[in-house]
Amino acid sequence: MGEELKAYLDKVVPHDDDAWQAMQSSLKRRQLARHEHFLVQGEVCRHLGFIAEGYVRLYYLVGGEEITKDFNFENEFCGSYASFISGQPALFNVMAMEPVRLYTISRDSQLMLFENYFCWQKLGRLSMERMFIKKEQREASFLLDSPEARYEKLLRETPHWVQRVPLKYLASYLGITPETLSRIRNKR
Amino acid sequence: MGEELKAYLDKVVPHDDDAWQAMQSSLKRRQLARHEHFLVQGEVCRHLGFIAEGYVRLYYLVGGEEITKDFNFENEFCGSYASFISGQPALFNVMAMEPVRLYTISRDSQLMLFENYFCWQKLGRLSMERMFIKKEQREASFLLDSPEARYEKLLRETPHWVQRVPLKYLASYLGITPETLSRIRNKR
DNA sequence: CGCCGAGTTGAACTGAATCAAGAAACGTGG
DNA sequence: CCACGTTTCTTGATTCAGTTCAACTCGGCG
Repeated sequence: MGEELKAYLDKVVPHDDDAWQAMQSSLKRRQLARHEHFLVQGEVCRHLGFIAEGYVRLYYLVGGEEITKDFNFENEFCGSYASFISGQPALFNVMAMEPVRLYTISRDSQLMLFENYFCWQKLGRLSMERMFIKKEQREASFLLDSPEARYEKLLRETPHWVQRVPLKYLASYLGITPETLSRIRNKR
Repeated sequence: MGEELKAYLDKVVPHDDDAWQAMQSSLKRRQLARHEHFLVQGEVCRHLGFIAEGYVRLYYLVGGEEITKDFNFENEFCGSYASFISGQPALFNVMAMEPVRLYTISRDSQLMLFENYFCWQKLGRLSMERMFIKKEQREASFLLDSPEARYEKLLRETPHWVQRVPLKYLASYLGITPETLSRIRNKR
């Protein structure tokens, strides 16, 4: 079990069989139907998911309106780190956009792995470093780029998003309306 | 040496004398004059700074225009993590806004500490988790809040910024022009 | 004193939002 | 597997928040 995760971890940090055993035995399989929630805002995020198949959308629900914050695809983790780490209620929702197959791990298990296995502690740091850099790039995009430039970055850097995600969610992710994104696309 | 850093670290993660010794011996003192650069974009960020006194401004320089990305004050680290971690050139500048007194640590020293001291590896993870959450909040602010709401959050959450930072840099940080921020203020 | 950068204020402009209506795509049940 | 109804996407007209440009004030500092 957890073949996809193992393949991923092998690339990130060296670990021996013992460490992998411990990791593997804390994993649970889970399946989500299309449009099923992995996390609902207000809940505490007690499990992180590693996506083996399908993808999820992360969105804030504010005043009846959904504002898309992020997407997570195959070989990525999903959930609310802020909530997972702090134990505070999550501020956004995580919903399966397609049927999703994933592995989950609880915060308790994660902390146990961190405390007992140097390689997993290190993995925790490395993962956070990567995610931080991603968020920093997104910050830069909001500060420096026009909506049009942001869309073009999307085309260049994550073309699979543009293929698989309905336009209205991409628009929301870019911080613009579907109408504006539609017009940007038809200009090319 | 490094009293301020020690006081800070004591609150974040338990560590014994040996670990602290190793940390302390990798630190260098440094002083920056007002308006002196700690990091210039295009350079690789080879040292992280821990600010004991004063504050710095982080800004992108694009087409002759300065766009402020962040500020770091006393008891915070400064530099470009993305560059520090990856060894790639930094995409922004770090400039002292007041005379700054700080401690610096090299990437090599940091990696050595991470590999040899469990507590510092853990500190690395914990720091990154915090910084990630901060960036996530800033992302949320761009997605969900109007410029006016963003300014009010600033007033509430980091009032010392509003006190110490010239308005034009705050405006840039919020992603608006000084004129707009001036008008927002005069409405209250 | 007079200069200079920071902040303010006003007027015109503009890019994106909003509102509205029509076309296309999708998935659901018969 | 088709037909219908709902959602998604497009297109156009209007509105509006924030930018731009320009002029003026203020306070610090040579």
